[in-house]
Parts: sequence; structure tokens; C-alpha cells
Amino acid sequence: MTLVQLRYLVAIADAGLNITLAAERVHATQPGLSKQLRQLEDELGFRLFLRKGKSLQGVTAAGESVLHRARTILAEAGNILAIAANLRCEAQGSLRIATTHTQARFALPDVVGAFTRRHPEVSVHLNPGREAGVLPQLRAGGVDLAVVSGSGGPPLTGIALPAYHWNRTIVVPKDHPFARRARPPSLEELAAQPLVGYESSMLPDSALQRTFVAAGLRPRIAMTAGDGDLIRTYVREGLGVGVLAEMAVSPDERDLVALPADHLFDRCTTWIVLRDGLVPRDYLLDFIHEFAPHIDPRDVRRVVSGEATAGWPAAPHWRQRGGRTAQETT
Amino acid sequence: MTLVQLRYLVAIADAGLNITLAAERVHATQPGLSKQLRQLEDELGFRLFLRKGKSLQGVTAAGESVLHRARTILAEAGNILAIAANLRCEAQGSLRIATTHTQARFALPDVVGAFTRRHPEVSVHLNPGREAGVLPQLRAGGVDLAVVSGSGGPPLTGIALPAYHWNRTIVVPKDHPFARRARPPSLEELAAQPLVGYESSMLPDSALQRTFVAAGLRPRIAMTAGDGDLIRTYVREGLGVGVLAEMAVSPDERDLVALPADHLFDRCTTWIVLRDGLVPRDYLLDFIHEFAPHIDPRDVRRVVSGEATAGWPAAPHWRQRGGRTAQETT
DNA sequence: CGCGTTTACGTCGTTCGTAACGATA
DNA sequence: TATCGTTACGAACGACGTAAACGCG
Repeated sequence: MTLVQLRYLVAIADAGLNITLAAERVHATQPGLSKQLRQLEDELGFRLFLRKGKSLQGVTAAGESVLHRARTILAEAGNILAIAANLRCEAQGSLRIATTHTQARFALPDVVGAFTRRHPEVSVHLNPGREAGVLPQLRAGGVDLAVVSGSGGPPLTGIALPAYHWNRTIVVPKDHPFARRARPPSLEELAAQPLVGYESSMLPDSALQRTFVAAGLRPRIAMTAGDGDLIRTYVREGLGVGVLAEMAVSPDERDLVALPADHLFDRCTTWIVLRDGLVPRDYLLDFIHEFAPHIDPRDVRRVVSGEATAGWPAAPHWRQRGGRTAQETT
Repeated sequence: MTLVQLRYLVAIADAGLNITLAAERVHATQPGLSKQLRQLEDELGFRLFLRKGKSLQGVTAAGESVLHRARTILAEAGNILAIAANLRCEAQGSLRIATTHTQARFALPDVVGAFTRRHPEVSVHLNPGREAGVLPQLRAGGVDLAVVSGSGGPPLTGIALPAYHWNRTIVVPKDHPFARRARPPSLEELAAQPLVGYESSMLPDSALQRTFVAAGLRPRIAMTAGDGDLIRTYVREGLGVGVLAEMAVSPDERDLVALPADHLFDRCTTWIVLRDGLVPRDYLLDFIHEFAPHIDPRDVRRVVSGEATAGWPAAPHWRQRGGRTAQETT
């Protein structure tokens, strides 16, 4: 058993049991992976994958167990390399971030921009995905950190750092009745309108839905999207009233009017979540500092290394970052 | 970085920085280890060990961190091999147990005897040591399981299974005043006598000492030993009154009289402690079943694999095992 | 001078990539 | 027939053990 064999094994599993694809990803040849996999199976004395003819059709029960341990081993091996790279003050590296579209589109551009200016040698890999898929990616070790939002407490996976708070915002066309009134709508008035919102917010167990249910209301969902831009577009089209994150609404929105909704819905928190047991590269702590300046990087280091437990200062509320971003002004 | 290099690294650390000794232990040559260590250090780009001339004088701070991760990696690699060996129903293997002298001498002989008859291919390695050194051995991965005693709750390290309960016993020579009376001595009477007991029991923070302190008493320690045999020997010599585990006293003790002490001191529990994250070989579960038959092996497997949390049935009280052991009848 | 580490060197095993073959949908 | 996995082979690298040299107490 060698580290290379375990690396190949995990690569094959992550490539959906396609050895050829896995070989490309690890920069090796396909026969090499085939042979190493066979040798590993021979040494262990059992099949790691179920085979149908020559192709791999699934993972055996024992294979799953071995895979899990192989991932742990590779993560720790990566940690050792991270320690070495930190000591050498190695500038290059990669930073893989799993997050939702909203964060990637509105909260992260400034942060990533400032980060890449400070660390031009680090290749940032943004991995936007569905709300539900972000934390599993972190657990599987596919990314170094995740940026997720929620109105409850911190997520259970990994080490969670509060980055900022934000409220939901109601968006209507300029000619909508809501836009002509002085006061923002009540929950009842909102529930009477067709709604356009995030996919995740419209799930039955989401905080937004639970707010309606608690008030005995059943809102009508006209459309959902994973994307604030899409939501605003369809609100412009008159599909309904938009409910989205305040970050996704710029102050000078043409055709649209943004109304506060913090009197209706609980405040949300955006969390930076680090993988458990990860040894962070120094630039990763820099990234966190850029994103959440209210958190002392030394505290992060202490918590990550297991010397202390979390006890973070209160996060600030979202504010439009200094200057308009290129994206926002288009 | 290879698994072999990490194995050599850990071996060198465990051999007290003696590369030659480490080489013997891993069945390799000393220049081989030297070279692999150098290559690993070259790859990481920093020294893992502090050197004075050619000899190793200590571990660097980063080296400690790498060592810790290397141990994790090797433990997981061992787990993978254990999964394989279990699937192959491999009979041979080793079972390394860290425990105290009392357990090794009085509680374990029957268990180990029955175990080796069922598993003749498994080499059992008993590692008796001081009370304080048992759990650290488990944490460091030097042994597969530990057998420890305490009067409080389960130890914090690893997964603890209650094996049995026991009480302390007072032992005096046949001509001692205590032996001629009908009722056993009170705590005050006991504190007035010079005591002979276990080293660990006589520490200021031990349960036994705390019992005396709670009663406002300060006992006089005549002698301590790590060993019930020694304690009895010196009690025979008239050095004082012995306080030891009931397992260490056979019913027909010549020259000595055993008096109950369960009215004076809290009941103790002997725990089987498994290393966190260890994948147990099947024979290890057999060993546990032999030692603690009241525990369902399937529950152990579930807890070890992380599927369930501990909730163990009440352990029985110590009883002299069926038949007299060869040791006890001499 | 003994112990322990490093260096040097020759041999062996292993891995890797290229290329051809085979099976499967 | 196109795609994917296996087998075959040759070249090159790397690890290992033996033997000798070096430093240190």
C-alpha cells in the first residue's frame, strides 16, 4: 500500500469510476492507475470496486470504508505539505471555495479581488453550487472552505466563523402597489402576492417558509431561481414580488424598488466554514481576514490547531463595499 | 513523501531518536532510514529533527506537528489493513494491551488464557505499566486497548467499556488487632494505622486519598508498591495495614486476613478502553467478549464504527473466575 | 576506541509510458 | 465502431543492503 495507490483510488472514485478520467486528473496514464488499483486490491485481498465485465460499476462496502480512510490519509498528507509550504513561505498554492451563487456574485468579488492582488500566485477556485451541496463538498475534502448562509446557529460541519449578517429584501417593479406606499408590506400582504425567490428559501423547512407557516400563512411561489440576477429579471417582467438577499440588490436599481423586509424575517448570518482538521495555508488566513476583518487571525489559528474553542466576536452587518465593483456598474 | 518514509519517521521518534534502533524495529537497515529521513526533509524543505553534529538531539516544532499527522496516517493505514485482514478471516495478528500490574496479574490471566486458546495465531502483548502511563500509551497508538481502573466515571480518552466493578480490601496479619475483632475497622481506625498500598492510590488526588481528606483524616503511608504481591509481602512483615484491590486477595490467604472495605471506600470500575478511530480486528472483539461478557459485541462494533454512542449495560461485580488459576494455587 | 551517522556503490525491484489487444455498449 | 479497461514490453528511476569513512564522547 502506498500513498500513490490511495491517491489513485480516491481519484477513480471521484471521477465516477472512470479510470481514464481519473488518470487525466492526476496527470498519469490510465494503465498506470489500472495496475496500481489491481495491486492494491491484490494486497488487501478483496475487490474495492464492483465490476461488470471490465468496467467499474460500484464500490463495495469494504471499499467505501477504505475510501473513507484513504481520504483521511490524503488529507493529512496534504496537511503535512501545507505545514512545509507555510514554513517555506511558499507563495503559490490554490484556494478552493465552495459557496452559493449569491455569495459568489455579490459578497466574494471584492474579497477575492483584494486577495488575488495580495496573493497573485494563488489560484482561487470558486465552486458555486446549490445550497445543499456546499457543505457535503467540504466534508468530502473537495474544497478548503465553504461560505454558507443561514438564519439559525452555525452549521454543524467543520469550524464556522461568522462573516457578516444580512437581511432579506423585497423587490417590486416601480409600478407595483407596494412601491407607491409609504410603509413596507406586512407578512399577510406579502403572502397574498405571487413570490419569486431563491430555490433554497422556498423549501418547506427553510427559515423563510417557517416564518410564513408560523403566521398561519401559505405563500404562493411563482418562480424560484438559484440566482439573484434571475430573480430581479423576472420581477421586472412582473412575475411577482421578489424576496432576496440585500446583497443582491444595488441601491440604484432601475425599474425596481427595494423594500426592507427585516421587520418580517429573521436576520441571516453568512458563515465561513473550514474543514475539520485542515492545516490552513497562511494565505487562507489572509483570505478570512479580508472577508471577516473583525476576527483575529490568531484566534482562527488557535481554534484550527485545536488549542482553543470557538468564541467569535459579533459579526458586522452587510455593507456595500467601498466603491462600485465592475460587475455592479454594468 | 511515502508511507514508508512516514513509518521510518515515527519509528525514529519512538526509538528515542536512535536511528539504528529504529532500523532494527522496522526490519530495515540504518542507512536506509537515514536516507529516507533526509529525502523527506529535503522534500518538505525543513528539518524534522534538531541535530548536534550527526546525532539527533530533538524534534523541531514543525516536526512534532508532522509526527502527529504521520501517526494519524499510519493508524489509518493500519485500519485499512485491519479491514482487509478481517475480510480474509486472517487468524494471525497481534493484540497489544496496556494495563496495570493488578489487572495483568489477577484479572487478565484467565481472559488471556481463554483468548489464546481460541486464537492461537494471535500474539498477545501485555504491556504492564504505571497507572499514569497506560492511557498515554493508548493515545500514542502504542497499544490497541488499555485496561484501567477508577472510581469515577469513564476515562476521557478513547471508547471506554465497563468490564467489572470491585472494592478495596484491607489486609492485615493474622495476629493484628483488626483480625481479632468481629467488625471491620472504621475510617478513623484505619487512618491511625500505617498503611501499605498502591502507588497510584496514595497520590494526593486519588479517590482513596480524597475519601480520607473528606473525613478530615490524614493517613500515614508506610510504603507504596505498584504490585499487590509486594504489598501482601510487606503486610506479612508487619510494615502496616494493606489496602488493595479485592482481586489481589485470594480467599485462602495464609498468615493474612482480608477484611472488607466497601463500607469505607467507593466502588471502583475497571474499564476496557479502545483507541479512538481504531478498526478492531475480529479477535479483539472476541477478547472484549471474553473479558466483559455482559456487553454485546455488536454494540461494540456499532460504537467503534461511529454508528451509535455508548450506552452500556451495568457491569457485574468481580468474582473469582471458575477454577483456580495455576498462578493462584502456587 | 566504540557507537552512531553519513557517504559511496552495485544490484535489484518497481514504476512508468507507449503500444497493442479485448470487451462492451 | 467508439470508448474504456487490460495486457505486454522496454526504459529509467529509485530503494535497498553491503562496505567503508567520518565525528563524537
